[in-house]
Amino acid sequence: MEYTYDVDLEELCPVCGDKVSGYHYGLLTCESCKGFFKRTVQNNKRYTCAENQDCKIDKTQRKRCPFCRFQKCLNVGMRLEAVRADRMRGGRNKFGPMYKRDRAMKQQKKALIRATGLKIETTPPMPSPAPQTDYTFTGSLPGIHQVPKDYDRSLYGPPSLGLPMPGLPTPAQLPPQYQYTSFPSRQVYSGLGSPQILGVPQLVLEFLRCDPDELQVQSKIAAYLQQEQSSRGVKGQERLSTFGLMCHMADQTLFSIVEWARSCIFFKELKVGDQMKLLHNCWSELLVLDFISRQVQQGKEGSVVLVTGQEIEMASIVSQAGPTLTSLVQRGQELVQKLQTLQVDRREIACFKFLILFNPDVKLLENQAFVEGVQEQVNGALLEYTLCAYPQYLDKFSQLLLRMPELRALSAQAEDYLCYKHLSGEVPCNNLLIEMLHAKRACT
DNA sequence: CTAGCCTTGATC
DNA sequence: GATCAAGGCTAG
Repeated sequence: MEYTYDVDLEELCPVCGDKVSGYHYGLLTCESCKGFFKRTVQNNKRYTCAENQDCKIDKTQRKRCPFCRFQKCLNVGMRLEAVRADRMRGGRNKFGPMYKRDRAMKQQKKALIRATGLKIETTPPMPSPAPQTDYTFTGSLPGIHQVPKDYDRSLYGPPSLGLPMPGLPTPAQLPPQYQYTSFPSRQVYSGLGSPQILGVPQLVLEFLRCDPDELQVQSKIAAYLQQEQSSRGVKGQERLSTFGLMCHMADQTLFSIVEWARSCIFFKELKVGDQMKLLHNCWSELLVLDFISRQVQQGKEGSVVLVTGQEIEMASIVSQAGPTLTSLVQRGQELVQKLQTLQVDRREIACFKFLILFNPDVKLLENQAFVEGVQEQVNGALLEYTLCAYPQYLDKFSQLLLRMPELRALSAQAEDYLCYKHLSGEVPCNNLLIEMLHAKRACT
């Protein structure tokens, strides 16, 4: 299982698998895909696919279908905005710090491999959750305007929040997460006259703003685990087992979830007592959703991605974990599949978190009405968003809501598993997970 | 049109 | 002055 060659794997272009030549338009790609992306965007090229828009793109076949190649460029996270509208040469753009951060993350992951002995994810950190938040959404929220010198035209359209956009077409070639970028010569894609944020309700934008930076959480937890392992070495304690590591990982994730809740809109208005009750009720659901959404957004076939960015092969889970855990993970993967089929996006997941947190069924709340009100508002915002963003897909909202009970059942099963593991003494102590488990069992 | 190599220039 | 991601050039 010891992979010493994953350094090589990291040097592969996420679009075609060719050798990476550096950071280009947001991520590490090969020279040819860099050139292809540039030509396509600069010349505003439109391609069509002769097949079913799902052509395999690899080094030998990449020339075959430019449509699917460009689609893949966007899917892996190449940035339209990084192609300069003015064609200015040289210099640096605003992605510089992001590249630097990405390099640092990669270093840290390598260190983490050494510390924990787990293989590490080879894909770049997602069609970047952080930069999207940084440059696209908060950048257009009123009052938060930091306009970079050479991108003032192309990046920031006039804010048009709260305006319902009638019947927006979903551009065939542009996945939803890219509808919000506004490269001037790409407007053909959205068919709109001016760059703007399309039909995303204010509330949904606010939820996204509350979302923690995935990379920050990732590096924080990775650093914690690394430290935990190395300090055990010093103290002469036994190093953590894989299960022990997972407990610590889940525990730290839970900390970040609590931190998220405490700082986010609506929740911070509540009294501490109500906050506790809500969290005690839904911590496991939020934890499971966190895991599930990571798989939906960056998971690969046949493996799961952890909060640290590490990757575990399904095969090794099946062979090493017990039957209960295996079936739990498999059920999780089924839900992931359903959500992927539904094309659930970040904004919808952000809403989901609020729907879970503000559960009106929680008893003995001081401010029951407030919680009910929030639940209702979030429902409304999610409905509005799905209708606007996916007009071709009218029952997306109800399809999404149907996944909620499945998530609940899954988290209940996970709690039972944890409880069982705890009773057999396998869960490390001083664990927030266990504390939550007790709190919940005590009140039900 | 492709893709390898070249030039440029802001940032460190 | 070194770096390195932008854009440019041009054989194939």
